[in-house]
Amino acid sequence: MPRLGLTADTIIEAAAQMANEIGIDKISIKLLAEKFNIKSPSFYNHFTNLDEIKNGVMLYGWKQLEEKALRAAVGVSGYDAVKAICYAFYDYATSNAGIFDAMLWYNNFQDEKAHKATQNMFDMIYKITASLNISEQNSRHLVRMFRSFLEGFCLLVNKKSFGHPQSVSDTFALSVDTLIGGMKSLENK
Amino acid sequence: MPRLGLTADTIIEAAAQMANEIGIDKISIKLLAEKFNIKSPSFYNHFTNLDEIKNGVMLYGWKQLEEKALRAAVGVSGYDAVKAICYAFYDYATSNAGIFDAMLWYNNFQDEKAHKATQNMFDMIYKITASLNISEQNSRHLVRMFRSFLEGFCLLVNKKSFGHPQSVSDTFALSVDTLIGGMKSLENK
DNA sequence: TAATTATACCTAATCATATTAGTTTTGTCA
DNA sequence: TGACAAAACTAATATGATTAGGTATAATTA
Repeated sequence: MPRLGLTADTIIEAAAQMANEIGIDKISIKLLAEKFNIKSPSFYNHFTNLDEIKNGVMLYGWKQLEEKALRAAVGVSGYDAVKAICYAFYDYATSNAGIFDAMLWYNNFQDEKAHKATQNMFDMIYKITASLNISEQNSRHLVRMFRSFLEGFCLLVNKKSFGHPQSVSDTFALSVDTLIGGMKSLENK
Repeated sequence: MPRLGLTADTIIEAAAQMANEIGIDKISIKLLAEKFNIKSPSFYNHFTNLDEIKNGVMLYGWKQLEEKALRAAVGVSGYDAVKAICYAFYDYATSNAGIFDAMLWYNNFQDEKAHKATQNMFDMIYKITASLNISEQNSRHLVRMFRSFLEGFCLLVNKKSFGHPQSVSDTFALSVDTLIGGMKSLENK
């Protein structure tokens, strides 16, 4: 049988796409193998096990999101930049529900690489915040606050947990403004 | 073999406890059966499948949390009540990591019962908010905002995702104050 | 109280998937 | 061209969910 040019990246991308289609908890070695027309055991030449693949999807997602956020923050500064990042986050997380699940679910502190993956993303907010005469300590608190809200909100949107037929984007706008209000109140403190 | 007095509630409680100990994704029919000294297949007399049990843990968790929050809000009103609920939420979610995972993970809109489960909890905040001269629409936005933050924050704490050695409870306090600040700014609007 | 019935348990079997072991093939490189 | 590593393959093992079918227990009823 001729060989495919299978690389780790190719596989992760396929897994990520599959996660968006059927959910991260539904992807399997079996399905991935079928996708590439090879047998399940052959997969183990590229990965240790299924968890490693899911972990890969998690890292891939944070990487992608970081890029999007970076791009969104170009040309804007201060509070506008924070806002732009929030919207980029929302956009990515809700257009990639399966990947986003992986990003939340498989991101444990135990793994240094996983930790770094999100660090990069949220350091962007940290740096912006720190440039606004907000103390280092408060900047760190604020990053955590933004992160908590963003992850929670997108998770809820993806799971369609907001029952009432009221605009989700209005809620988002109002919330982001509130969080930014909190930032502002910490200037020079 | 003599029969146990196994009821659905007993099983869910055991599953919930097990979820806290080993994680919701690790509970299995096998382990639960062992816990009750019966064989796996016997379990199917009580439940359709494993998913139904996990779903039960989710409902159980929201129910418990609702009670805790209710208790926490007794004797306080307005913003203090909201604050009390937030702290009760944090306390429950972080002392019951496995159950909380189930609460986030298995709560899809698809299921009316699941939807109701959280509705009860967050209606508490809604009612308080509505009593403060905040419009219905904004009240709904605010509930979503609080919910998003609370769920996101507790998830991150449980997953030990906050790397920096800085007080988590300080972050929580600051964040809750920020959210409440957002509420205040919506009075009479 | 004895007969009946439904329920809860059991054993045996099936199925699906992950993963390991051991073999063969393919492609690269000296 | 021959040797080696990588990447496939087939065969086998393991685990766990679930189904099928049978039996005992407890509750209900005649």
